[in-house]
Amino acid sequence: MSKNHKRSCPVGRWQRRKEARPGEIIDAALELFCEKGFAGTRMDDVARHAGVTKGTVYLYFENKEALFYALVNEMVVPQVERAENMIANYTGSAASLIEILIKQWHENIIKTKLSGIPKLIISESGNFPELAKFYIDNVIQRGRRMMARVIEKGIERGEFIKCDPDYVSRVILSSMVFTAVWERSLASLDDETYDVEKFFDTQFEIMLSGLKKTK
Amino acid sequence: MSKNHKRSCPVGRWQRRKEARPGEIIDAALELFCEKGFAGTRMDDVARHAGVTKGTVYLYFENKEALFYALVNEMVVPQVERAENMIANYTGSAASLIEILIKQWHENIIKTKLSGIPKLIISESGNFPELAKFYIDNVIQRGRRMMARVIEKGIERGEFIKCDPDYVSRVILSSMVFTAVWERSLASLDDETYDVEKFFDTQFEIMLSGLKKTK
DNA sequence: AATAACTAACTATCTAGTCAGTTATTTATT
DNA sequence: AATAAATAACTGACTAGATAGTTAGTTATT
Repeated sequence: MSKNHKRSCPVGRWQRRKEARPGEIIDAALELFCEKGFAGTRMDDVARHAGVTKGTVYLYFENKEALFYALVNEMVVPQVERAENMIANYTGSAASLIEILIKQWHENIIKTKLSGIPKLIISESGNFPELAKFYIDNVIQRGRRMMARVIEKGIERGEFIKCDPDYVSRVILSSMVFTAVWERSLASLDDETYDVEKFFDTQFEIMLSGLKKTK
Repeated sequence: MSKNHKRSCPVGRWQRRKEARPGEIIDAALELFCEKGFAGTRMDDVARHAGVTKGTVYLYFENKEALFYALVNEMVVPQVERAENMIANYTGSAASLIEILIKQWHENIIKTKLSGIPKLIISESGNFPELAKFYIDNVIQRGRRMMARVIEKGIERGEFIKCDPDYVSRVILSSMVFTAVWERSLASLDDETYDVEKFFDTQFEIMLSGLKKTK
C-alpha cells in the first residue's frame, strides 16, 4: 500500500517522537529557567519551545519540579566524571594540569548552555534546598576536591610554595564559576565587553606566578 | 459595589508609623527576594514580614516592581560612593589599598544583608534587564574602574609588574562578588564550611605575590 | 483496527493589586 | 483638661488575571 497523495506539511501536523521529546523538553527548560528563573517560566512556554504542547510535557515529567531535577541530573553528572577521569590519567606538571582544567571549563561549560546551570541552582537554592544540596555534594565538592588534589600534588612535587590547597582551590574555582554565572546573566547587558579567554589567561598567569616557587 | 464588611478584629492594635514603614518593607523585601526570588515572593509575605498588611505595602510602593527598584537603589548607591571617596583620599601603597578594599567588602557587604543584592540582580537579570543594566552601569562598572585605577597606580609606581589593569581588576572582583553570591545562596547548605576571612587572605596573598615586582 | 503519542480545552488554585471601611493620631472646640 | 471632629495610616475582604496540572478526544503509526 503506497502513499501516492502528496503530504505537504501544514501547520498543526505533528510526529510521534517518543525518544527525542524528553531531551528537547529539557533543553527548552534549561534555556527558559536560566533566562526567567524557575517560578518565572511557564510550562506552556517550555512546551512551545520544545515544539509540543503542555500536555506532552506532563507525559514525560510528573510536574514542574521533576523537570527541574531531571535537567540538573542529566546535564551535570557526566561532566564531573569526565573531568575526574582526565585528572586521574594525567602525568604532567600541576601547573599545566590547572591550565588544562581551566581551558576545558572554558570549552565545555562556558561556551555551552551548561554554563546556565550554576546560575539556575544559585537562583533557586532558596526554593529547592534539597536540589542545591545535591548539586553541592555531587558537583561543587567534587570539583573542589579535584582542584585541591592538583594543588597538593604541586606542593608535594616542590613545584608550588606551601599553602592551604583547600583555600587556594576555592579561590581559583570561585572566579571560574563566577564567569559562568556572569556570562549567563549580566554579560550581555554590559557594554564594557571582555574576552573570556584573556580573563582566564590573566587569572592563570597571576595565580600561578604567585604559587610557583621560582618566578 | 461591595457587600457588607465583617467587623474587623477589635483587639488587633497597630500604630501609625509613616516614617519607618518604607524602610521596614524594603528590609523585608530584600530578605524574601533573596531567599525566594522575585516571582517566588508573595506581597502578602513581604507585608507580614514587615509587620503590616498588603494594603499598606501598596500605600508606599506603586507595585511589586517598584519595590524591587526601590530596594536596589536605596541599599546600593551609598556604598559605592563611600568606596570611591575612600580611594580618592588614600595615599599609601596600591597593595595596601587593595587589602583595605577587600577588608571593607568583607565588613560592609559580606557580613551584612547587602550581600544579598548581587545574587538578586543576577537571578532576576532575565526578567528585569533595565534594572540589571542600571546596576551594571552604576555599581559594577564603577567598582571595576575603581579597582583598575588602583592597579594602574601600582604599575605606575613601579610596585606591580606590567599587566592589563582592566583584566586583573576583573579577576580580583570576580571572586569578591562570587563570595557574596555564595554566602547568600549555597554556603549554608554546604557541610564543608570555610572561613571567609581566610579565603580573602589567601586570595590577597597569592594575587599580590603574583603582581608584585619583588617577591 | 489497535495502540499510544500528542493536543487542546478545561478547572482549580494562587496571587498581584484594589478599595470600602476601621482605627490611631492630630487638631479644634469647649 | 476633656471631648469632639477631622485626618490619614492602616486593614482585610474582594476581583481579575494568570498558570500548574488534568483529561477527553484527536491523529500518527504499527
